[in-house]
Amino acid sequence: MGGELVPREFLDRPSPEVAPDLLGCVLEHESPEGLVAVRLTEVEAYAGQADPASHAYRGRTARNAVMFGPAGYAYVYFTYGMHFCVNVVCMPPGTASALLLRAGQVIAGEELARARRPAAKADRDLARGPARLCQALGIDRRLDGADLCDEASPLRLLLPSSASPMPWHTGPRVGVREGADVPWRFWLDGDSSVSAFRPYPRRRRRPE
DNA sequence: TGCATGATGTTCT
DNA sequence: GAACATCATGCAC
Repeated sequence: MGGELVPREFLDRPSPEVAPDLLGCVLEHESPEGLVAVRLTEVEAYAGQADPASHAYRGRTARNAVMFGPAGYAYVYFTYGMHFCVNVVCMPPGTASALLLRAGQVIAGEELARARRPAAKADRDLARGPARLCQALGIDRRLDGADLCDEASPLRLLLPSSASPMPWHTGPRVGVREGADVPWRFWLDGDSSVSAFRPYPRRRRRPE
């Protein structure tokens, strides 16, 4: 791809500010199986301790520790008993601002991505949704804390190859109850890999 | 085409 | 013990 690594300073800002600049950037994971790269088309901002929807809202725990560290690292968490999601940590140490990577287009390693996601019918479904994106890239808990701004890291974030700004939209975040009022979901205009909007998860099976 | 449900396990109350 | 930054499937329209 030839894109340059995202500089750490680029991410050293509040996540809602970084979000539009992250659209079009490329996340690539180099594993023993091969390399898969995804062009980001949808992200969501979380504002840490001030944000009731953030995992960091109730303070630092073993799980969310990476978010309280320096910008440019990956916060990977496990959810719903079977899925992983990745975030890019923003802001200096002590402030737990982060961006959830919700969707993208696979632009390299398509064969490997497809093998990892047998359920995907169309190409646009390979990384359409935060857990699907992780599956296509082969991201799991071991990459929690990986440095996205280091050439030697298996998980890297690259700037877009074209510098031209792309039109984007904002709207409410997906799957959150609290803090649903802030339009902190960002996506590229008209991209088919953008995930479907859901107001919030349905109530779990009601107790018998 | 759209909604309701189950799968599954970690984390925090 | 309940909630959870989800996904795939099945069935109703």
